[in-house]
Amino acid sequence: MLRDDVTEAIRLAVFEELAASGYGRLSIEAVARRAGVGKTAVYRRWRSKLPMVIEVVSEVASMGLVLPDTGSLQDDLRMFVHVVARVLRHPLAAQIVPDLLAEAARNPEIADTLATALREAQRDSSAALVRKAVERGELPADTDPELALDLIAGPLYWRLAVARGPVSRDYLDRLAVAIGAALAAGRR
Amino acid sequence: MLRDDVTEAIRLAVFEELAASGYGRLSIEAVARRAGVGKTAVYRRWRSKLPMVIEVVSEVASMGLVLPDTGSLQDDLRMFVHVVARVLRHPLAAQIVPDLLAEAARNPEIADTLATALREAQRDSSAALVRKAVERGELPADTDPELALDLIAGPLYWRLAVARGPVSRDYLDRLAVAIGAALAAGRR
DNA sequence: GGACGACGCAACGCAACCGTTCCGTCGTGA
DNA sequence: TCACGACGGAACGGTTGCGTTGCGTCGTCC
Repeated sequence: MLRDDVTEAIRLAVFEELAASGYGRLSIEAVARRAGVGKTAVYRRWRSKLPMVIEVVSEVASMGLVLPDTGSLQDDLRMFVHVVARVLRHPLAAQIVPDLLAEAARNPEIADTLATALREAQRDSSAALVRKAVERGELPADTDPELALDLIAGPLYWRLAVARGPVSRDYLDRLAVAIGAALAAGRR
Repeated sequence: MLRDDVTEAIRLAVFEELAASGYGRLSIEAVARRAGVGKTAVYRRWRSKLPMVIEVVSEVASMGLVLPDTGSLQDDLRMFVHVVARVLRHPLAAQIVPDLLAEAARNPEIADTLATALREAQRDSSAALVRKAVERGELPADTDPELALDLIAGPLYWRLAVARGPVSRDYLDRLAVAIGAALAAGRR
């Protein structure tokens, strides 16, 4: 019964409002205002701000990243950093992701949402990447997948979301090479 | 004229309130309440929330990290990760740093404060670390200090502030080894 | 011992947002 | 054609925080 175009307008407004104000300052009034709908329309869909944000965010975040199997560790890593860089370069994502991660530190429900939607997907991706490399003989069998994820995701996240420095194609390629070397050295 | 004990109580309250509510939700009323002082005492010191937070945070953040020169790249890296890990494991820091970094994305004044107080200090540290290693012949001369900082700070920040996983002494040592290998591979 | 000033406290008017309710409109399906 | 229900809009009382003001207390310096 609820009109899809209204729902979609609200969804978009939630993202824009999250980026502009952050979760802490986000208000349902502002979301409705930005979406051009009445508060009633929002409350008809969600009981409050938390479930609204959780539903809207998890729907997008759980889409996951598509990471092809290129057949070599080095190319897998190149693919990985390029894909992640493309996502995190999106202005909305670059603004919202760090905000929600910070909020997750004090809100268990948001923490759960991000853990399942973002981290598990990424952990699985990197674990698969490592496993395949081990099977190919490109990495030692005792490579630590936990450490590997930190080495793969950390520098890129730092660069894009924390330091917010420029990221050239050349930089990403060199980063992938460096990560490959780090993985080979980071035995369990 | 302003009483030092009152000022100190407010400072502490700002940190606790930042950790508990985040910058977005932080209110001067709550700070005064937590510090056990009147709102008047706060407004007598700062015109509003932003200058208050900026002054209090920058005073602490600008203390900088002391990074000894051990004489070898590997030990320098071990020192670095252990020192940073100790700082970021502090509950207040672990809560406040990601929050302020997220807020910095939409507030230029906070961004400036963090850039000078945190990143410049850290960038200088890692740049010095790389420079010394190059002089010792442990790293190639064309090592990229920008990439180096990302490789050093990224994994640790990801682990401690994003994934919030456990960090054992053994893990830190292996991380330092992996970073060393990555640095050697990440030519400009 | 008296003046000064920071202190806590309470109250002010104002604004924003909460979650709810009522209303008149409009599109859709029976 | 008519009933139903989601819609936008307006208003509700209540809460929270803003930044300011006035007051009486208390410690300090002259």
